[in-house]
Amino acid sequence: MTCDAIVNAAARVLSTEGIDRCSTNRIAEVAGVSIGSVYEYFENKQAIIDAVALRHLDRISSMFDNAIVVLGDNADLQTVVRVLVEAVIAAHGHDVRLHRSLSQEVPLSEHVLRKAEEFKHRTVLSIQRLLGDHLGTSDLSAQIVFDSVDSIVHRWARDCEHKPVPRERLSAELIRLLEGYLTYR
Amino acid sequence: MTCDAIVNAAARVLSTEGIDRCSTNRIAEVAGVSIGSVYEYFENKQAIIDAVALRHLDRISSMFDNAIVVLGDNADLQTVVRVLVEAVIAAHGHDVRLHRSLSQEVPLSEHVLRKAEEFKHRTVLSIQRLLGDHLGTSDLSAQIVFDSVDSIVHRWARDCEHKPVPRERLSAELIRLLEGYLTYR
Amino acid sequence: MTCDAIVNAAARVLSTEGIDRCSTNRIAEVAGVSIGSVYEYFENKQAIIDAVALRHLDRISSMFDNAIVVLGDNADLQTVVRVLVEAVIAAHGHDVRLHRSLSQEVPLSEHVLRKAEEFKHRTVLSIQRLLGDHLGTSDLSAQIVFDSVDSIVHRWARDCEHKPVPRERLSAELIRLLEGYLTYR
Amino acid sequence: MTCDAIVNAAARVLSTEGIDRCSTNRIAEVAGVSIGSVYEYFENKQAIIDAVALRHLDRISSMFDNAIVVLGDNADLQTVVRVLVEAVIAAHGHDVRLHRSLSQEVPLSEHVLRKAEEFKHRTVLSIQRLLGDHLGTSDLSAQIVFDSVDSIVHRWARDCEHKPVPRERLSAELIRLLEGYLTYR
DNA sequence: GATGAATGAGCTTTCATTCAT
DNA sequence: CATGAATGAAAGCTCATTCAT
Repeated sequence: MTCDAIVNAAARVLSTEGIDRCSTNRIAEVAGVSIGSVYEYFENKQAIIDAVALRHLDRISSMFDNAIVVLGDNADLQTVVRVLVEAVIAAHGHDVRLHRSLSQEVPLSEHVLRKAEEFKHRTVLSIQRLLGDHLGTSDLSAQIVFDSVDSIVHRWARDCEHKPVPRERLSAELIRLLEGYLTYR
Repeated sequence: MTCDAIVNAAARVLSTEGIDRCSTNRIAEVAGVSIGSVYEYFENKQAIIDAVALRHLDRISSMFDNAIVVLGDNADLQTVVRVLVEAVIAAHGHDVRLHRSLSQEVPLSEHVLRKAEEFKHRTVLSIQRLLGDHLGTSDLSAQIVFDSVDSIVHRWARDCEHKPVPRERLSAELIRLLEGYLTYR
Repeated sequence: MTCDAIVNAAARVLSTEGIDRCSTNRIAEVAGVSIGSVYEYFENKQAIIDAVALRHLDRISSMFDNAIVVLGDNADLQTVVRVLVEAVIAAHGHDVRLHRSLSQEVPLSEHVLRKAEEFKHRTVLSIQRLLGDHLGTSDLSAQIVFDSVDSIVHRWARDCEHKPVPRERLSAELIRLLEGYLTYR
Repeated sequence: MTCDAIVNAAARVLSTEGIDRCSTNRIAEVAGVSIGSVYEYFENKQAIIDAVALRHLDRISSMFDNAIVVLGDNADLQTVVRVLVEAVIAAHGHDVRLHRSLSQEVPLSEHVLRKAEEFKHRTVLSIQRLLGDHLGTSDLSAQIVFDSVDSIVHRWARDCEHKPVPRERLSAELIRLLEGYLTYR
């Protein structure tokens, strides 16, 4: 309860006020608990930030896992690409401001970065399995598939407030990008 | 002179010690001037960071402009794509650690972000001019061209210390990505 | 039972971890009771420390009393001096680390200091009775007898880890000191 | 100036309010400077305490050195003993409350303890030189001479507020103690 | 312009103590 | 009696900024 309130508060402060205003005292205040309680549940400030990041990563991770499970084993290229693009967009849409803060201004600890790396690795492996026939022999191709979509969506999410590009157009264009890449030559 | 020394020092500290150690006093120390002098030339710390970021952006910007000038008006798709990819890789290679610090840990002010936006807009316009025939009617395509390459190279530069992927393989794969995208359908 | 467990725990933490680590929560943890229980039995932290100190004083005190009882009324100077020196050394040897902590880093309350003063006063009176013939008229002599031995042994106990002087040599030298003092002129 | 003010303030707070109230903020307040200035001159709190202790040690040390220089090389036992006892009493009289605080409640760093050890060692060597003929072969004797006087005077200084023993009587008794020790057998 | 001693708001963290259960 | 989550005052310390020289 209290523990969740603290993580929620930290996520909220990070999203809405940025890391500079995200002091332990502010977190406690927003969580509606005393600063002492914060340190009952977390060893230090970094541990709070890590908890926020891990929870966010978990949510994104399970969105992906679901999408991939839904695809099953025999989906055709078009379907795979579409589902993949939609999953990435959905994942970024989940909590845009928090996502931005976590990926741009917050210093994450090794532990969290490793977890994120593991997530990406798992996802790249899934892509390899799903698109194996269409990829070159190199494992770089699957990475390019993941990174191109992920990073473009990331920028779209970052900028979508002052430069609103409709989600459907983005989706269509990314699908074209991947289909082109995967069928070229 | 003094002003340049300060910006140089800030860039160096940011690159080598990270934003956490980049205090105004440390900047002054590395620049070999007094903290008082720092405030003669810059209104506050943010102004120094902004100056570093703007200078970095200018350098990258002119690297691009040169590449585009070199291309001239009648280059074929293959050439445009290759030059573009190489230019992006070269730009990120210019000062990797500073680039990483500026794009990951440093909070940039609105003013700088707008300048970066302007640079991107100019570049997208150039891409539109160079690749007009191969793009759809929408300006989104040119953005995708730019963002896919830029953001993948960005990640490559970020991760290249512990996961070294040879520059040539990256380049080849990105060229395939763009050629596929631009020739699909 | 619980009360004893708390005092034991406090003594142990004080001896082995020092006053800096001797928080009430740590005491409760080592005692195997909740922090709430600690405050059922003791009004505040100082009261715990005082209990530890008083128990230690009691033990030392009874070691002395025993030694003096053993001496009886008709012991000669040599015997009295020898027994006294041995008693002081034994007392300091009882729980060296706790003794050191209590006498060097722990702030004791008035109440405990008064008790310690009373113990010293009783001991000085015993010395006066035992050595009456060899002392001047002043009670200062008995105090010098006590303090010289007690404080030198105290330093010996404090330093004996890095500068080990054999117990026998210390004892012999202190006996010489007292015999010289008591037979001079 | 500011640096001295800080050390003075720390010494005063330590003497009059004890280590528990001797926070860095209190030191700054008493010194009449801001907390920031304290950290301009001292790396951390321990460094301030150390500076206080070292200054105190220096003063005591030079009082001793003077006394020993005054004695010259050919002083007889009576003179040496008298001057020694007076020097110890004078040293402890210098700043009783600070002395008490430094020796009882303040945790001193290794560096300071080593300096204090060096001072004691130098003094014991001087005693050996001055009293060589009257001491046994062991170096323990010179230490006993020093420690007995030093520690008894230390207690006298500690207690002299509520149990005032005249300085002359203490001096006379200590002289008897040393003369007895040094002439016995 | 240049200096750098001085400032003080605000940070992270600890720990003696309380009180509803 | 026992519990332990919760408290919050206060600690040590940092650093962007100022201003008298």
